[in-house]
Amino acid sequence: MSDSCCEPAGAIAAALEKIRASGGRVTEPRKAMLSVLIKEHGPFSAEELHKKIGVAGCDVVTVYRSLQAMEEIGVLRRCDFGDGTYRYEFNHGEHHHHHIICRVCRSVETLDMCVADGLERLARQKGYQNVTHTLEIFGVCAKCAAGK
Amino acid sequence: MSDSCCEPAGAIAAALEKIRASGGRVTEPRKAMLSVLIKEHGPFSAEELHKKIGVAGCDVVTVYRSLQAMEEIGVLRRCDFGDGTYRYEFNHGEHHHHHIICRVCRSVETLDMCVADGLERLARQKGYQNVTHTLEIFGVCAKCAAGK
DNA sequence: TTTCGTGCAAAACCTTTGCAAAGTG
DNA sequence: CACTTTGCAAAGGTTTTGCACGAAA
Repeated sequence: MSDSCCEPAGAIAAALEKIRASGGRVTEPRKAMLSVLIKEHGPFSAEELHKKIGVAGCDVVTVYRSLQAMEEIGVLRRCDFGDGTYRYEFNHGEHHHHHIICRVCRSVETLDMCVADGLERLARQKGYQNVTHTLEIFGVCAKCAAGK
Repeated sequence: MSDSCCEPAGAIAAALEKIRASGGRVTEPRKAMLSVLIKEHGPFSAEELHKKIGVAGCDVVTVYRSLQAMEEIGVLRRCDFGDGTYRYEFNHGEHHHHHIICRVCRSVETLDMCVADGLERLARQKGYQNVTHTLEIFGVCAKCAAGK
């Protein structure tokens, strides 16, 4: 309850503050995007997000640009599910996780653990700075495997 | 020395056999592509590969189609470095590894270890079948960090 | 000879860019 | 008021598709 960054209202406020702190502007499209990203927390593509905030909300181009801007300052994280479309999710900081993507129905499940810390450390030992990583698991979910 | 799948000639032969076994045809473009992918073993994009086998070798479209076909039967692995272009590398089976990509100069270093086996196991426990994963590390290499 | 691969051209797709107008701090 | 963001239109880049011809098993 006290961890304001983990409840929608607090998370949104913190994100908006981060935007302001970096010299960015808080606009209606951005607030709407953050609201959806935080409350529905599935990674969404620009196209999906655009539909969710209402096509009249703003132009798709604005969604693309805002997603990119918010990723650069660390408010969002970009995921790559290997289907040619980038998806974004809210970055809950330390609370790092990964996804299991069903190759058939494209459903996404969240895995609340991360094992790549060792690799990141290794990369830093090799002289790399500002190290990050992407890790996604792919498979065919039980439902799709059964329905087959 | 005896592990034929780890020397170029043996690896190519094994790959061609895999193609035949799956009902595919062994063609000049495919042989040329495999040769480059095995001998230079950096992940290459379709475009890069096309240049490497000689523009006169075959059409780029053929490269795209062959890469996809060889990935589907497990001869190649597709990597996603998050820059909007897919890259492919020869799949040395058990010999699983990952990459550290420099975000500045785009250089790629290979990491001969994998920590995601635990996650794959977890995914299987959750009922997923045919589980695979992608894991890439990103950072700024020592050279680029220094030259800054 | 039957099935698969190739070439060429064109399309599809996602994402980025230019520029003037509008909004934010 | 200075600077960022937006909208619209258009471009950019990668990957896919259709179809007739050519090649492999």
